[in-house]
Amino acid sequence: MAEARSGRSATLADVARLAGVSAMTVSRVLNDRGNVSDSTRIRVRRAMDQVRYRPNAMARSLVLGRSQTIGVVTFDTAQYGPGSAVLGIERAARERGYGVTITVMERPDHDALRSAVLSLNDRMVDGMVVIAPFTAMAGALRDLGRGTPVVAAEAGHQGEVPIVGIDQGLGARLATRHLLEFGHRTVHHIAGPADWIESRLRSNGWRAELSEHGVTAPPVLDGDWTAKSGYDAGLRLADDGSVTAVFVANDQMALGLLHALHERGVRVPQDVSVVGFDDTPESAFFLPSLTTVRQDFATLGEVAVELLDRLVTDAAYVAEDRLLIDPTLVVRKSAGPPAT
Amino acid sequence: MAEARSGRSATLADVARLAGVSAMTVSRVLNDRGNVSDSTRIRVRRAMDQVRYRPNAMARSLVLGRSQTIGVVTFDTAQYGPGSAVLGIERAARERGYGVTITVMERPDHDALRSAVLSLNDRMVDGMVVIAPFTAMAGALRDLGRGTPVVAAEAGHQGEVPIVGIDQGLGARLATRHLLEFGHRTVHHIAGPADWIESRLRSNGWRAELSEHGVTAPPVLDGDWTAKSGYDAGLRLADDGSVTAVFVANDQMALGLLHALHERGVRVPQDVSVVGFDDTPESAFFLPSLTTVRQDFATLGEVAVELLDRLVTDAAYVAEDRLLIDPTLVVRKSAGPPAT
DNA sequence: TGCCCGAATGTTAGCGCAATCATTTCGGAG
DNA sequence: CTCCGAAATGATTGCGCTAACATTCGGGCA
Repeated sequence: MAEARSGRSATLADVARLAGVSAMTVSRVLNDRGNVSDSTRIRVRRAMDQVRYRPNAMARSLVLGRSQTIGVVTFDTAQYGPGSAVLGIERAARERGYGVTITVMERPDHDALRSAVLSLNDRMVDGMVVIAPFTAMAGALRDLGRGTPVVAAEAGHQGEVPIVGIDQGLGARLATRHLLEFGHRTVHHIAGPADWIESRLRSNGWRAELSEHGVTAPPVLDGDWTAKSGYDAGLRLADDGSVTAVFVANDQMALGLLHALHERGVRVPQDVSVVGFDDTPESAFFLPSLTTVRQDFATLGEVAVELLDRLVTDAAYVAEDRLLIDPTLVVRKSAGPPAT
Repeated sequence: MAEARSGRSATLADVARLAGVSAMTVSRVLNDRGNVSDSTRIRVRRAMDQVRYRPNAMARSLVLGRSQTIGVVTFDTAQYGPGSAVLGIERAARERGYGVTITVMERPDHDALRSAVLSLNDRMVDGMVVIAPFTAMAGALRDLGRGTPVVAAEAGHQGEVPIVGIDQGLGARLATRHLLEFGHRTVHHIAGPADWIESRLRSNGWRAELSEHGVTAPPVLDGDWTAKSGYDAGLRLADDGSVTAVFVANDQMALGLLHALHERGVRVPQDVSVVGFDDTPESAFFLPSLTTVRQDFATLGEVAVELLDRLVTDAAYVAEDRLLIDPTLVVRKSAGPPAT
């Protein structure tokens, strides 16, 4: 009464034999296609249970030309942003019945992206979400899409593939405006690495907001997303008595900044106000708790997968160039009015 | 001169036709099997390039019964631990020529694990790494392996499947010992959620170390890994004047604790010493920078995949029950001698 | 010269499934 | 009853690839 063939798991043919029907009928039951009488449906279902039948996704993919799998290309899942995005994407994909195959790029360059995309293509993914926030990869996506729908998440370059992202520029303006509204004469800025698109967008937003308020931007301090680089920048900032407000391009660097200011005896927010970007789970517990810009990665993942699903399902569908999600300012205790 | 069939990408048969050989010969060239003359090999290679041939991994999987893909079941990639582990696993898998399909469990229970494992099995993964650090899932793995090799990462229950992990007990003892050696009379403990295996192991390690030093463990404070819960526990601890040293089960809770102590005017490490667990990238920049226990997730991923690969390749291989990686204590500034 | 053998290449079949078209069955209208 | 049409079911084929076996070919040796 066990499986027909020992060892390997039962196939559709085994079920058919056991139920006394053709393979085709079993297939119909499996896929809930109509035109199967209740009695046979029940008989087939019973046979399936009996041999613990589980359909072989690869065989199905081969015949359908669709794998019900999407590929995700990312860079570093240990980082909060990409990690959260992967989470959101996986969840949304699973809800839509897709599996998720992930590829992590070793280095952030054209070649790594290329080989990641090719390897996903070989696996016949139905579509891809690329989390590729590097300026260096401009153009890489255009060449590679070739048939398989691709959506860029978090960043990307205009016109290559549809982009789903969080409005970095808006977030930066929100942060800068918040500081300006407290009455700060100007806002300093610790930027992310220059080769990240998001860095650029945040810096640009900061600069634009300042300029709208008629103030020219002070020199930018360069960071690399790490707390260490925020700390280093903070040391320099602490020595500059004129600094009263800083917009930091992510929360980790903000943490480093906080650390440096504390060491130098600069009080936050009394002496210097700080606003970060990301709203990591820890940010509320920095000292002082950090005012920052929240990015909703879960929604990002959902939107990306929804769009991808549409592109996969409907070949004629033409996506918007760019779908932006609004970030929100989370006001906590690291920013306030200037001292005087 | 383009692909033989418009639209779909070239198949092995297309290449064969173009090169004027049989499909089998192309297959032999593809897989570097011997017995192909240099001249035909070159001709076939040229034909492949010409039509931009890429082998279809699914078709190959179907016939070979192997997908060169491993499945990863995890819980929350946005968390530092699981996220890093996934990273390490993916990297190690890629180096060994495996693709990685990931499934995130929505809830930490038996059913979620079950459906994750089944869905990966349907996709014909060659093996799985399960990051399933919950006590509630005891036994779940035993039933599910059924043919496909499974390795549990980070935690798991004895005797079900081979376990690869970081020695949580040792880490906890290292942390506790460090505090004891400063001369603290006892060490308090903020634990993780009770249904995480790692919580238990860390608590047990802490208790064991205390008992070896002849001190009975004070009551445990319960946390849930979040900074918030560390903060709440910290508030209670701050009111208890007798507390001089705290071992916190992860760095995020330690951050919350630091925050609470600071609010209450308790100085760290002068009044209270704190040691965490994880060594997240931010921990060095907490105020004060955090003494903590470092877990090497990259190595964890490598070891897990190496073991899995061996199990996949060699059906006769019998793995050790348990492979533990030693964590290390990272001494920074949050722990020191008691005030007297 | 003829035979044998190994290297090179080809043929057939089938992995597990579903699209397509063919066939059977059955209830009801005439 | 007969016949019709729709519903139910089945047979065939092929997705792209490789294992297993079959065949061809060329050269060395008696």
